[in-house]
Amino acid sequence: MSSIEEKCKNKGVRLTDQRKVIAKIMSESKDHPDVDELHKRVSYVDKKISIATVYRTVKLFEEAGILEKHDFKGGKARYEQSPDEHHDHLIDINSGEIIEFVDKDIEKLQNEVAKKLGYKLVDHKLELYGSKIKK
Amino acid sequence: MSSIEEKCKNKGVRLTDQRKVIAKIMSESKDHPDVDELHKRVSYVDKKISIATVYRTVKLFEEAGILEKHDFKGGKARYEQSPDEHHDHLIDINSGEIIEFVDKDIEKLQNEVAKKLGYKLVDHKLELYGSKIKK
DNA sequence: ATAATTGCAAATGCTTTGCTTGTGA
DNA sequence: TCACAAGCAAAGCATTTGCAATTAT
Repeated sequence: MSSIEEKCKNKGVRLTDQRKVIAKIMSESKDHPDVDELHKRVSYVDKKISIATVYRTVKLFEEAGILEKHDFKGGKARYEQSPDEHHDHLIDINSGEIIEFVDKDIEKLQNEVAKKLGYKLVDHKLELYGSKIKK
Repeated sequence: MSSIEEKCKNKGVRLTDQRKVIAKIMSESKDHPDVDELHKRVSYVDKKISIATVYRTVKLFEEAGILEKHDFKGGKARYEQSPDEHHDHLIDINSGEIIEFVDKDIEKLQNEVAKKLGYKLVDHKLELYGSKIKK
């Protein structure tokens, strides 16, 4: 059973065949596919799964905290399995490759900034866009 | 003449009546209107200006570096005049209010992170989402 | 059994575009 | 003058939704 399928069980999310396939694919994905790409991968297992179902499932999983949605540049939402510990992203503007990173110092400063402005930090989005340094 | 109109002159962007109106409204705006809202404001001055023109102009100005486009949560692009010095945004998740802030330390750390990963930082997006602390 | 889920196609919301007419430099 | 811009309506794209048929618990 995939790790996402497991999470569904724990959270009482009803499991259909389609959802199991989507759960499995997303559990195995190490990148950040958009819905089209995900549908393509899912279709390889069961070509009768419609893209509407993929959209609905991905939203369902997101609301259950199982998937994380990202709106990087490009106009299409991209998904990844919710990580155990939060990370941010650096996007290679040339290749589109996405690198994950963690920086506790930045996190801390973000909290301080919010606090200073009289706010409790609820969420944040940090995306770095860069080009590879050639050596 | 509005400050944006001035920038257009300097950059050789042709000025039409419509563009002058849009330039003026954006120069005076202290918030981050979306295209609909901007069109509404523009229509108050000249109700014959179409929303297609607003879309085209806003894109033109952005490509000329005169306006900055933001994709905050909500699905609609929002615009502000390109600031002299870069700032980031904190969005009040309850009211939608947007607060601008500058934090040099965070900027510096971002550069360091990128560098450490072998990248030259070209652009970045930092958005904080928070709720007001009641006292 | 039955409330929830699927597939399909139609609808949505934001944004872009083709085409004809109008206009700034 | 004449390449470029505006207005309009139609098209485009990602995403959502209504509905009838199907399915998980």
